[in-house]
Amino acid sequence: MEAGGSKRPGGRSARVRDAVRQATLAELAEHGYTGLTVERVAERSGVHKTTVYRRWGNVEGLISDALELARDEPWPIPDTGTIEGDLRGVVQLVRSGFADPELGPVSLAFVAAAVQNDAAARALHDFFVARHEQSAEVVRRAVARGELPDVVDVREVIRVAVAPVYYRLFVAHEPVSERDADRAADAALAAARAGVL
Amino acid sequence: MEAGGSKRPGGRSARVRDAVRQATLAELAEHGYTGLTVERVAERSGVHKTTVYRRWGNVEGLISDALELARDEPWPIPDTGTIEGDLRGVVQLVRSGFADPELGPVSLAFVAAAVQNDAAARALHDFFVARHEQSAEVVRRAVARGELPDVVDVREVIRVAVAPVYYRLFVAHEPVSERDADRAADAALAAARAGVL
DNA sequence: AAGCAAACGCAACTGGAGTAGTTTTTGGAA
DNA sequence: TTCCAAAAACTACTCCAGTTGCGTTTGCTT
Repeated sequence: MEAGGSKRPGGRSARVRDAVRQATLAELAEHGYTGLTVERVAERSGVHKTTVYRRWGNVEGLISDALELARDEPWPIPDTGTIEGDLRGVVQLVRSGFADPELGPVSLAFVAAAVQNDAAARALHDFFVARHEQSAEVVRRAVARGELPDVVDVREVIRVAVAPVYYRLFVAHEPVSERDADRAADAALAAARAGVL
Repeated sequence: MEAGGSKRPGGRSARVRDAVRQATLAELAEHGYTGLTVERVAERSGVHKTTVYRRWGNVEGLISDALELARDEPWPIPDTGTIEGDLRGVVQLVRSGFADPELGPVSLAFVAAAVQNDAAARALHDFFVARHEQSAEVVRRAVARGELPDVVDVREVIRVAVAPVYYRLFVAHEPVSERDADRAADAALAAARAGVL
């Protein structure tokens, strides 16, 4: 949602950009990362393929651009009143996001692209920095309530809480149950209470 | 694709298979996953490219096969006498493996291939099952020594301990310091002691 | 030691991703 | 309105990953 710092923010370029972004997300949802081609995105968006190649370079460029879009969108941080409930809520949000039949393939594509391409990796990094920052709010509130020591590294608690879910999904390729997600949240909380994080 | 030497295990096929496996690993170490092509592996191994295509199908098939090789190789589980030292040792082993300039690209390639290809994902899954099983030995010893409650899920402790390292490396794309690795191990240990894992 | 099917080698081909050069359109400013 | 530079469209091309059909070699079987 940026106001645009470049030269011609409101004209044809902006329309092309929006059309390509939307087509990229739609193609990702339908065909996943391996099925994403520049030509199909071009055709779907009504933009010529040479134009897409010149502005985005390749498939990873398309994904990096879509990631910037996703980064700025806020997501619903839970507020249950206790750190147990909030932290579990955050981790369940991650889990359910990847289980979603529409969002799942798109999110998977982001991870896949970032593992191969430096630009996509940087874009995904920025995305997670933003996510950690937002999610850490639940930890800050817990500290304010006196549930956790104030020396706790609020972002690290989030990382340790969500890490097992991502690890299972994208590294070990194991299924992730709701119970697994809860347990990961509880583990991070126990470590935080013990003063390790 | 498949490993079982059902029909002609010791003949030409076996020689071809070994040559291709070795060439795959060498190519991965030099050029990484994005630089891995079937044609270069064929040329390097002295095997014709159509043969490689027929037996391995594509790049992901080559990687899956190499993964089966890596799965069966044991790795040095630490034995420091305390669960703190052992668990930290396991996590540091993971960290240093990916930091290694030769092993790093190969390991990264495994993860990258598994995110895109189901066969590679299954192969990597099996690899991690084997790794978890081996690594869990340090937790079992701790239980035997009375350092941890005997209801602990020994594999889950390993997962939670290493997960933050993998998460940083392959998902959030953040650097991982030795201190980060130690802290991840300590967090898992604190959770295990608290009875969460 | 012959037979035979599986596996490999070979060359020619296909198709689509990505590129280059050029022309046309567009949006903003004078 | 006129002008202009940036951006997009168009055409035609290159290049290489992956395929196909067929001939050749290999090694297990009896």
